[in-house]
Amino acid sequence: MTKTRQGHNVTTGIVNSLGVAIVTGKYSTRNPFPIEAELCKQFGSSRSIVREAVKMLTAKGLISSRPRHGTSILPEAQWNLLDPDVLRWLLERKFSLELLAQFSEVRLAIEPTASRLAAMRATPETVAPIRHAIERMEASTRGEEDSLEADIAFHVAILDATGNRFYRRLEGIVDAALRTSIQMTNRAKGVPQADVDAHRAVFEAIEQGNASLAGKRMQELIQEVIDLVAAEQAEKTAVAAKAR
Amino acid sequence: MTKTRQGHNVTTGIVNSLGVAIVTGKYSTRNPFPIEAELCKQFGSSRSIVREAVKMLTAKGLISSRPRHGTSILPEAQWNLLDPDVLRWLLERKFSLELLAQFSEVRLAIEPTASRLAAMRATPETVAPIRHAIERMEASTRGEEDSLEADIAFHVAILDATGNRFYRRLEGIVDAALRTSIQMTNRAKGVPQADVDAHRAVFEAIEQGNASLAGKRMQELIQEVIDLVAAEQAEKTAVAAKAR
DNA sequence: GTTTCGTATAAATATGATAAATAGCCGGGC
DNA sequence: GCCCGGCTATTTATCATATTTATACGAAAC
Repeated sequence: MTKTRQGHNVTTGIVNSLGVAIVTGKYSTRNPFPIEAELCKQFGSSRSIVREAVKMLTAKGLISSRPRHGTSILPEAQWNLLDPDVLRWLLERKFSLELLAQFSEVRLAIEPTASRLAAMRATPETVAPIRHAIERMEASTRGEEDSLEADIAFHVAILDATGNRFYRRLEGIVDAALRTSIQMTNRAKGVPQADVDAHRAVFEAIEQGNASLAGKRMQELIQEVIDLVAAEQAEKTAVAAKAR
Repeated sequence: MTKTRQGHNVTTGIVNSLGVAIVTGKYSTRNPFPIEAELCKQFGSSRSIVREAVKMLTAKGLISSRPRHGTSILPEAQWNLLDPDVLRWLLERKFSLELLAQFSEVRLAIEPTASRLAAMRATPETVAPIRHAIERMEASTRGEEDSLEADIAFHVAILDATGNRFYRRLEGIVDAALRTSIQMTNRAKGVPQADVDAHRAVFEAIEQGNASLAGKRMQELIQEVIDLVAAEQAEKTAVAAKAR
């Protein structure tokens, strides 16, 4: 389920294909972005379609085109990294511990503050989805639920509970971060009970309206992920050093 | 000056025009988004151009089009609020205290954590731009600099100093937030010395590598903005109540 | 050496057809 | 009366081609 990737049309296919190629660094000064006519041949599509695809990538800050000079890749600083598509392209095809670390640092900013805000504004309606997510996590320890989905639901519910549209907009980031981090933490078989307890502790602080406690507990939760990633990175460099 | 809006082509003009119309709520079920042919007439452009503009807005999550049903505005939850263009359209044309408050709450998450990270990783190279921004703020108290630009430079320099590309990507948000918040805080004539001191205190904590202090001081700085906005909102509702 | 200007190139725009998808109507069957 | 299946009109999606505009580069003029 959730295979709701909208738009099975040719244009989006080209956009995805080019988007992935760009974020994975396929193009450079040595291998510049093809001109319109070239792309038409490459994808077997008309110029209109190719142009529309190029415009969509332009809208996401990945490329820029001018007459006579062709289309060129913009410096990464200009990319809309928070665009769900761009994010997905990066993570699906260019996973790295460094990327995950940077991701987690964003979560370290967003989520504790979100928990504080959620606690300050807690109402039965905003708290209910969080409780439900906790229950799903409990169920996952008994193998009755998907642990990753339950975990995501928990973090998303908190962002929702802030009542702030910008926080809601960051749900995609958190979703992506959790989905990729599971590749490392080998807890596919289920969340450890200690982890569920830590999540429950955040929930309880929010429910009781204890903002600073909620923030602190969430921060600890995410710091743990960061430490885990850092440890993994250290191990990798150690292995690399030994290989020399 | 600052007429540096890149791209003087017809397409971007249409994108801007439609983008503003969408985020300001010009379209609804009563007044649906026009069909292709209608837009061509309206802008006096060819279908190619209109289609490309529509595709760019699609890429930003504002609209979606299907055959036979036309193009429709997506629910606000789908908008790429963190896209610089969308953000600009919102702020230029739909400013509200509520929007500014939500903005500032994002800053409350991002900037203190950014200050912590900046302190942890402080090097002469990353610290120098922050110091320079402080000096510009000092100069602005003597009327030798633009206070707003100096203020923005300070906050942007800290985001840069995190070394995290996602934080850098949020510079546009902070920039926009500061530019709009100046509409309220009537300090056009220059930053008060106390404000400069508060900023310098953040800088010093970063320079000394004192992460938690840097975070705490930045948080106070932003909380002040939030309180100011809240006070303004309260005053507005009070006036509205009195008018009844 | 510098400026001016022409030219070639690639995007930007225009036009007009055809294909595909689908919402809603319409008619037939029960 | 109501349900179902196909028909049709509408609108986007795609294609093909032509024309215009912007501009990098080099040649010619000074």
